Amino acid sequence: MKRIAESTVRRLSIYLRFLEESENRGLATISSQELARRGGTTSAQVRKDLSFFGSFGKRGLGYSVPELSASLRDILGLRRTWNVIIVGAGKIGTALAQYRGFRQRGFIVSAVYDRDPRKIGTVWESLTVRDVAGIEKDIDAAAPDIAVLAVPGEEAQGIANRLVKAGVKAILSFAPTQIHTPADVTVRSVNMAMELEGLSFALTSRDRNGAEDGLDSASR
Amino acid sequence: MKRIAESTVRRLSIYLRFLEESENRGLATISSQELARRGGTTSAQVRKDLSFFGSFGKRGLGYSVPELSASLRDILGLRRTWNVIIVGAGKIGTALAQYRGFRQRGFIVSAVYDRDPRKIGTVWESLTVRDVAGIEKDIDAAAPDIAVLAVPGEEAQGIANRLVKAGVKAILSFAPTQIHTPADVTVRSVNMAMELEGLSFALTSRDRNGAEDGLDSASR
DNA sequence: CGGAGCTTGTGAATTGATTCACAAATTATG
DNA sequence: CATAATTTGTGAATCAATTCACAAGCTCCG
Repeated sequence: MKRIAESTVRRLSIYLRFLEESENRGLATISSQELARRGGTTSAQVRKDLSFFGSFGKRGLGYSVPELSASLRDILGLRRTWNVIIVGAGKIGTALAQYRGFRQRGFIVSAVYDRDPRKIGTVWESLTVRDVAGIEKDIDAAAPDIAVLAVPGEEAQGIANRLVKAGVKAILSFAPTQIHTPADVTVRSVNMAMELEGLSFALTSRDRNGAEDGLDSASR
Repeated sequence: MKRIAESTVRRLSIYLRFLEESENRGLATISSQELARRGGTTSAQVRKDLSFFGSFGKRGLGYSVPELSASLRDILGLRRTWNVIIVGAGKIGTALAQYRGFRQRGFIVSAVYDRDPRKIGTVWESLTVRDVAGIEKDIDAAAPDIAVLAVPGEEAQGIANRLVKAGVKAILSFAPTQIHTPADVTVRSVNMAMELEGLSFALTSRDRNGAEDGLDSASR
C-alpha cells in the first residue's frame, strides 16, 4: 500500500469534523468544493486526498454526508475505542485527563501517572493517579494503545524510552523537546513553545519586510 | 525577501531549544551534524534552514553555540516580549494561564477572558478573569500581540472574528475546528483530536498492512 | 608552514505535494 | 429523450521541500 502523507491524514481529520457537523444539521450530500471551503484548501486537494483510499462520491452530485463520514471514521481507525494512558499529572496532564473530547471520540483514558508522592493516590473523575514507578507492569497488563506524555522536558525522553521498552506503539508528546523513538513507534508532538515562536516569527518578519503580501488564510 | 516555509521555522525552534540546553552545559561550538541528530533531521537540512537567514558557522569548526542561539532568537523575534491574552477560562485556558513556560520565553499573559459569570472576577496568580463582552475595548487599549483561543469549537470562529476586527494579528487556536481569517492574520492551531486521530490512523494502517516498514523515527 | 581532516554553504538533482485540466458519470430540465 | 449543468476521479504539469555532492574555508598537528 502506498505511503500516505501526514498532511493528508491531518486534512482527513478536518474533513471528518466538518462532515459530522453537517450530519448533525441533516445535510444529505456535500461537494468537494464545500468541503474544501471549510477545510481551508482546494476541491482538487480534497478529491486527491480521498482518492488514496477509494472512490466515495457520485459524479454530478458530490458525496453522501453519512457515507463519507463513516468511510473516514473507518480509514482513521475510529470504529473502535483506544486505550489511552496519561503520564504526568501536572497542569497539562490534569487538563487532558478531564478533557471530555477524548472519551467522546473513543479515546478512553484508563490511567494517569506521576512520580510526585503528593499527587499519587489523588482522584479525579474516577481516575486515581498512580505511581509512575510501576508503569511497566501496568502496560504489560493493560496494553494501552496510546500514551500521552505530559512531563517536564528533561524527563520526557527517559519516560518515552521506558514506554517504548514496555511496548507502547504510539505517543502523543507535549514536551517542548524532540522525542526519539524506534521506527515502529509513532510520535506526534504538540509543542506550545514552537507554536508561539512561529507566531513571533510571523509578526516579526511582517514588520521587518513591511506589510508582507503573504496569502495564507486558514491555519496550518 | 524570500518566503520562509513553516517547516523551516518549526525546525529553527527545535534547534534553538537544543542550543539553549547546550549553552547551559557550557558547550562552545556545535556542528550541523549534532544539531541534526538532536532535531531528528539531516545536517544538510540544518545548513539549508540557516542559509535562508545568513551564514553563521565556521567551516571546519561548526557553529558557536552562544552566537547561533542569539541569532536564532533574533530571527524568531524573541529579543522582545510579547503581550498575550487568553480567551476561554476552561480546562485548557486555565492550564495555559498558569503555564510557566510562557513567561519564561517572553510571552507575557496580560489577561484572561470568559463569558461565564461564575468565572468572571476569579483570580489566578495575579490575573483576574475578565468578561469577554468587553474584549474589544481592552484590545484597543492594550494592543495585545497574540490571542490564545481556548473556547469551545462552536464559539471559536465567532470570537476569532471579533479579535480580528479589534486588530489582533496572531492567533493560537486550540479549537478542534478550522479557523478562517484574513491573509494578514497569522493563525497556528493545536488540534488534539487531529493528533489523536493521526495516531489512530498510524496504528490502524500498521495493522492493516502487517508491520509496515515505514522509517520515521523522530516526530513530525 | 604544509598537508590531513573537518565542516560549512550552496547550486543542482531528486523526491514529494499540490494544482491543473479534462474525460466520464450523473442529475436536472424542458 | 436529448441537452445543459454539475461534479467526481485522476493522469500530467507545476510548485515546493529535501537531499546530494562538492568547492571553499578553517583548524590542528607534526
